[in-house]
Order: sequence, then structure tokens, then C-alpha cells
Amino acid sequence: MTIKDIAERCGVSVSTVSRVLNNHPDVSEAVRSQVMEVVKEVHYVPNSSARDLVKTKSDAIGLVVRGVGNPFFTEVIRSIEEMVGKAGYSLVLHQINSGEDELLAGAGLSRSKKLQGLIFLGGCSDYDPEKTAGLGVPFVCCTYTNSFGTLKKEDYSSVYVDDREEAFRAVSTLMEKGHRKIAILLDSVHDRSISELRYQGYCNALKAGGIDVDPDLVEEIGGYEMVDAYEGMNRLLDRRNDFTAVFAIGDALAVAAMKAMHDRGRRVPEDCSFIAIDGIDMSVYSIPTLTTLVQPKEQLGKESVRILLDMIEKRGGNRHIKLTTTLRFGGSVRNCP
Amino acid sequence: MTIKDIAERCGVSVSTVSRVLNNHPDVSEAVRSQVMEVVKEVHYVPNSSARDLVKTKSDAIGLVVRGVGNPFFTEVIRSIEEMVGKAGYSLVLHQINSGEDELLAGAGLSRSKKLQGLIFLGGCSDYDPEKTAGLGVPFVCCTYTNSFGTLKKEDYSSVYVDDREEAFRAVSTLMEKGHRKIAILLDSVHDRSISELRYQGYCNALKAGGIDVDPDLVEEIGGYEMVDAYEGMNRLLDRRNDFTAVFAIGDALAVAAMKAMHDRGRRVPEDCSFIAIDGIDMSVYSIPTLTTLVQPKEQLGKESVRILLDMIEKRGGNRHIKLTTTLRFGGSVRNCP
DNA sequence: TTGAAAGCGCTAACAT
DNA sequence: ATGTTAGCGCTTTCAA
Repeated sequence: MTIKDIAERCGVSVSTVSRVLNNHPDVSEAVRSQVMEVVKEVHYVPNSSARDLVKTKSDAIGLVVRGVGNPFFTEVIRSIEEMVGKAGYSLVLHQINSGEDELLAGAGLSRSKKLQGLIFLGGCSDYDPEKTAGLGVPFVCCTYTNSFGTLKKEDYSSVYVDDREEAFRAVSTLMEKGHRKIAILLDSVHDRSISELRYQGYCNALKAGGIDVDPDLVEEIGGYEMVDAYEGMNRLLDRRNDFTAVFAIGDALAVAAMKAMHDRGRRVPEDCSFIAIDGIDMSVYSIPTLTTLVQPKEQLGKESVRILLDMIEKRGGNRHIKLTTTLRFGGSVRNCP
Repeated sequence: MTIKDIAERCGVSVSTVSRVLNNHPDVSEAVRSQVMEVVKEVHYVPNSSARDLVKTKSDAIGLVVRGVGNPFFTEVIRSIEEMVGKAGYSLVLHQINSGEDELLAGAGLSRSKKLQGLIFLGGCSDYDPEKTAGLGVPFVCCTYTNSFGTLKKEDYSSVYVDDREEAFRAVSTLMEKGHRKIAILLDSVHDRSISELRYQGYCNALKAGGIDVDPDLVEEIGGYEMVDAYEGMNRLLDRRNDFTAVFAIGDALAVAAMKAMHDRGRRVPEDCSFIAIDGIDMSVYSIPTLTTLVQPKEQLGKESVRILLDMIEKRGGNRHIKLTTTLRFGGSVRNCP
């Protein structure tokens, strides 16, 4: 069923049907309603490939996310969606898996959907100029900035929290409570991304307090699933029982790790304190409520869109905005005994 | 940058470039490698609108989900993705919000992406023949079946758990432990969907045990967010303290409700037992671990794809497969004191 | 092995 | 107010 079929059934030309479909003013009311009726009757839906093809530019902004399932991203996505909609643009969401390259995916999206701009949510921090060349549109990194790569600052935008600093702050919070033997639960110490940055912040905080990093207290769990954290925590407990606090690089990991503690008859925070970074729903309802550095999720999304629109509509150039987290006290941290 | 530009740069025709891009055999190795080189060099990405437009049929299957953020769906989506990929098809994921009509969204997707078939994840159960007429391709309802609408069984497929039965089973499990005053936590008693069905199962179980439904123990929280459940549980506790067990229609709701109990100094399961349906990650790591009816998430996904492919490739007609949950004992249920 | 050319369904000039 | 028509970028016969 094409626009031509509709035109024939109505005894009008395709352009008239097109006008009706696109709410153009120059159509008589009689014809308009007749066309609409036939459209409804035959359940006609325009072929958007054809529509996109003919339009030289779309009103679409692409959002590339690694793991939509990640609860932390859900809220950010929601605020991005809202802002984009309000501004009269549409959003094309594209999920990728851990193995995939977000820049390649973004380049593909950009061309095929004629995007006006791109937002990357939770990508890697090692971009080089060659890698981003294929994008062809302005883009902003949401939740991270290019800490490791050689991409020049003026060639992209970012809205991020400084993972090193925030991790530093989380660990310092524990140290202020007197904790000295602090373990860390992370994916991997060199993933060129969030795990590595937060690990560096952990190390810096310890060093600043005159404490050497004990590699034995660094638990690499090799993933971001709760089960990874649960098992990792158990391995840690198998080999050590002298640490008094744990810094987990994400809320979900902390929740699973606290459960591991509980299942071994150890209590939080009496036997061990827990702190993390994220501030997702789940951690509000854990027992005890997790003490965590809450990321400004809505702001991360909103600012990203604002910057991108400024770039697209040439109101302003690229920018880098650093946001900060808010410490939310739960019941998972207490003074070192 | 179009295929024509590439052709010009290489001094060949567009058809040759097209052949290279689509791995057609009849291209000399010299030309092929030259074209590939230029493609890489200029970061050329084919315009998929144009590609889709010209191809009469795609290899795409659509997946319409209400709320990708829902952790229960994440795993189902993963298994659907895997099966679809293995079969050589591609998946087009489309998320909709609570207000939107999944059938309308599906119809749009179907036409514009030239889909071969559709899977609906977590939709409403009140489809009529007119509503589904616009789809134009075979479809399967995943996790639910059309309990309320007039759509004929032979006009669609479904892979589902019987929500009434499973809720019946959950509540019966509590009754077997001696519980008689059982509260229920749900979205709404008539949403023509999962909440209503599980409510009916709850009522049926009570009736089968000779217990009248006490409307005062039915807490409608008006949503599926954890905060809704937390507040709902508090309202329930404000007005009643004589129930000994709670059936929550979803794991996340149960976890938040248990937290509400905890925060009011009441203990689970000593003061009140909790049971739910879903079996998501989070509920494994709640304290206590939630007793729940685990849905066969992977199987729900896999069977849906299998049936859809059978229909698409005309190997078989429509089918309806009822799956069952598995009771997972946690620590949240105990005998009625 | 390669090229020329006919569309795929639609929109937007340009005519009328 | 409505119709005619030229492409949008690509794939795919059909010819060479």
C-alpha cells in the first residue's frame, strides 16, 4: 500500500495525498477528510525509508548507549528524551553491546538516519581524531570525557562527572571516618573507561592519606553484573577479613556485595562500611540504604542536549561541563571501629 | 558522501561499488580492494533509507517493548536478540511509553521498516481484530496472551505465563503456610493487563480457601516504580497491621515494600511474609532474598522467536504456548505465626 | 567482469 | 487548490 494507491482510490494526485499526510495548508477540507478516511480504512502507514531518503535533513538526534538495561542510564535517557522532544527534535536510540564500537555505530546511525547530532552515553574515554572522523556531525559525550585519547578538546563536547575526583571523594569519605584498610570492587583496573578512572581516584585518595595501595584489596570482578560483584566479594572475603570498608564503583555492585556480607553472617555497617557512586533506585531500597555519591542524572541528560542543540543551531561552540555528585548518606557507612 | 562519489573516485560505476559493498562475487579482486580502501578513507557509510527503500523485503523483525528500563524485560530482550541474530535476521527494537498504543507503534514499524514479523513484549491483553488489522505481518505476544479482547486465537501467537494461575499459586503458597490475612500490592485492579489478571488470581486463591477478599487489604499503588510500592506499603501499614503476608505483583515492588517494613521496625519474614512474581536479579540480592515465582525469561524470548520464524517461513501456523514459573524459595516467607 | 538504466515511495518545486 | 515531475541513494536486472 503506497501513496499512489491512496491517490488512486481518492481520485487525486499523489502530491495532494502527500500534502494531507504532512498537514500542508493548501488542501480543501473535503479532499483532506476523504483522504484521511481512506488512509484509516486501509491502515496506510507511510514508508519512512522513502520519506527519510527524500528529505535532505532530518530532525533526528542519535543516542548511542552501551547497555540500555543499565538502571543508571534509564533516568538519563528519560531526561534526554524529554529535552529532545521539547526542542522539536526526534530521538533515535541505538543500543550496543559491550563488544561493539560506539563510534562505528554512531557513524552508521549518523549517515543512515541523516542525524543532526549524536549523544554517546557511557562510552570509552580513549578517542582519537581518526576514530571520530566518520561521525560527520557534532557530538557530545554524556557522563564521561575523553581522559585517555588524543582527541582535541575543541573537537567535541562533554557533560561529565570527574570519575577520578568523585572516586577520590568517596574513598576520602571513608578515610574521614577512620577507615584505613579499604577494599575496592571494580570491573578491571585498565578498561580505559570508568573502572580505570575510579580506580585511579581510589589510589590517589589512599596515597593522599599516606596509605599504600594493597593489590590484594583490589577485587577485579570482570563485569558489571550483580552476580559478578557477589562472587567477587566472596573471593575477597575468602582471602582477607581485615578490611573495614569497601568502595564499589557502582551502586548495583555494592548492593550485591552487601548481600554477600550478609550471607556470611557479617553485618553492614558494623563489620564493614560500604560506599559507591551512582545513586540508582535500587540502592535506596537496599538494607541498609546505600551511602553513595548520587550522579546528577537529569542534569547530565539535559545539559548534553542543550549543548548539542547549541552546536547544531550554531548558537554556540563546543563546551565541556563538569558536574558533581551529591553525597547521599544511607546506613552503610559508619566510623571505623 | 554517496555511492556515486565513491564510484567517481574509483573510476568505476555505481553498480560495481554496490556489488563490492554487498559482497557480490562478480568483482575483480583489484577493483574490490580499491573500492574498499576509498570507502575506509572517506568513512563512507551507506544510506540505509535508500537501501531499505529499494529492497522489497528486509530481514528485520520488530520488537515493541513498553519500558526497556524494566529489569524483567532486559533478560527476555537479550534472549530474543540472540535467537533472532542466530537465525540470520536483524532486530529493530522500539520502546514505547505507558501512554502509547503498542499496536499503532507496531503498525508504524512494520510498514516503515518492512518488517517480516513483530514481537510485543508486555503489552495489553485487550486486542480486537480491528486494532491488529494494521500490522500486516505475523506477530506474537510475549509474556501475555489476549485475555480480555475479542481477537481470535487463530489470528495471532503468544508465549505467556497464565497470570491468573501464577498469582493463584503465589497466594496459595502463602495460604499453605497458614496465612489468611494476605494483602496485595498492585498497580490497579482494572488495567486490562497484568495487574488485573494477577489480582483475579489473588481473589480466586482466597475464595478457594474460603476467604473473602478484604478490599482494605488491596493496595493500588498506581505505577510500577519502587517508590510507588514503598509509599503504598506505608499507607497499608498506616491503616492495617493485622495482615501476616503480602503478595506483590512484581519483584521490584516487593523489594521496596520490604524496605518500608524494615524502616518501620518490622521484620521480614518474622512479622510479615512476602512473595512475588518475576525473578529478577535484584530480588536475589535483597535481604532477605525474595521468595518469588521465577518466570522462564529466556524461554519466553526463545519460544517467541521460534514461533514467529515458523510463521514467517511458513513452516507452521500460529500457536499459543503456556509456560510456567518456578518457585524460588528465598527467606521472605515463613509459616504464619 | 563491468556499466547503464529502471525503479523503490516519497516530497517539494514548479505548473496550472 | 491541485497536478506533474524531478530527484533522494541505492540495488538489480539486462546488455555489453
